Amino acid sequence: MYDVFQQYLNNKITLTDEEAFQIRQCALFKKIRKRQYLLQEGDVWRYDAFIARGCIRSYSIDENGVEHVIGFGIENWWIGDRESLLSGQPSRFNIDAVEDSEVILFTHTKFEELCASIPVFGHMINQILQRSFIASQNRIQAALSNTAEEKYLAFIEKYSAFVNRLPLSMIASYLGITPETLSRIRKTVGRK
Amino acid sequence: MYDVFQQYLNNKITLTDEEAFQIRQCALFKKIRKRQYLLQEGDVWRYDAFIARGCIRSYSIDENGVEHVIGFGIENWWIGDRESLLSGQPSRFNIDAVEDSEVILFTHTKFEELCASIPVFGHMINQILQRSFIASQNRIQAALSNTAEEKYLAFIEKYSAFVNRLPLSMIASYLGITPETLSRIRKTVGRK
DNA sequence: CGATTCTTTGAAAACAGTCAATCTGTGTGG
DNA sequence: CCACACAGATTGACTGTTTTCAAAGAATCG
Repeated sequence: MYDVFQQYLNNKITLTDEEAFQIRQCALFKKIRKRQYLLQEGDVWRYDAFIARGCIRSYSIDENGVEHVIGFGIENWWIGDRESLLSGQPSRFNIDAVEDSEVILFTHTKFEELCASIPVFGHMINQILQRSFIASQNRIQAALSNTAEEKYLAFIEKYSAFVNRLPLSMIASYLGITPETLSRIRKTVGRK
Repeated sequence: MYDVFQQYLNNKITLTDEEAFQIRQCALFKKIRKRQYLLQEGDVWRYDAFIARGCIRSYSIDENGVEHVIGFGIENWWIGDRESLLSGQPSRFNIDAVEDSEVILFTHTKFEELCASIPVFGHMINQILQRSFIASQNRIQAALSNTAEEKYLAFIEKYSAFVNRLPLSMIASYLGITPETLSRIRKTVGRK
């Protein structure tokens, strides 16, 4: 399970054996089954988490009990709730497994030590954070500018790697539309 | 003009005189008049920018020529296009002044040198980035979960410091609704 | 004061949401 | 292995909201 992460690191940065070992020492391994929670609303999130296998989603639940998918992640993605992590406050989000998954957890304090003591690692993490920020800016921009159909097309384009691993209802939720509307969009798009 | 920024720094971190001087040496000053561009679509954004005075917005223009406001900033906020900054690609966004404004610019390469050579400064900037990310996640969440009226109420709550400095049409654009709809929402809200 | 921009209002059309029923595919237990 | 149950997806009819277009009414700036 760790080899996926090791491979990920190798592709991005160069570490001495000692550094690689240091990082590995901090890793915690967790397998979660489909529908199992990694984080439940009200709990505090204390980790930096890397997905080694599987597919995971984060979402909120509104006052009417409706789920709203904030994001998805698969192999080689990071996932978590930075707000809870930084503030120490209970999370407003849920994170659970779309399919059986394997996750590598780093407790945040240890993770920060790693970032500080291995600059190249810290720099990599910082890059990821910046890209996440850019991605969420772009999502806001797309949500404002595009019609439901355009958003759907952009979604299957961008997430082509794993659209077929997601139930349509979750995609609808991610796009901010109902499953019925998505179904109708797919019907008209299919005709083209 | 710089004193606003100096004050901002003093509130957040402690610097030696030498460090404060170093930072100041990198600052570029720019005054922009209402409606004047700080960044225009197609140009590359190369700065980290601090708003010393005024009110600024960033927005995109879709294929129908409709503007979509991505964000606002006032005194003591940072503004820019991180995507263009990091990728070196032409920006898809416009940034212009909602009212006459004063901006302090740091060319990004110099800014990174400052972050590296003055760790406490780099750390502060990193914190800001993290909070920006959290804020944009929350905006996505709000956009998915809330009705137009709820989003408007949340907006005037959150941006109470400067809602009255913004034309309603820009607020509507930020919320992803038409000015007409916002006008009607305000009418019903006003009755309560 | 006149011109421009912003905001409001009205009516009709387009769009997405709701509710309920049906269809499909998957997985479980007999 | 089959039958049944269940969750997910589709479809139809209806409702409600938002947009669009057009026009009139404020507000602001030179």
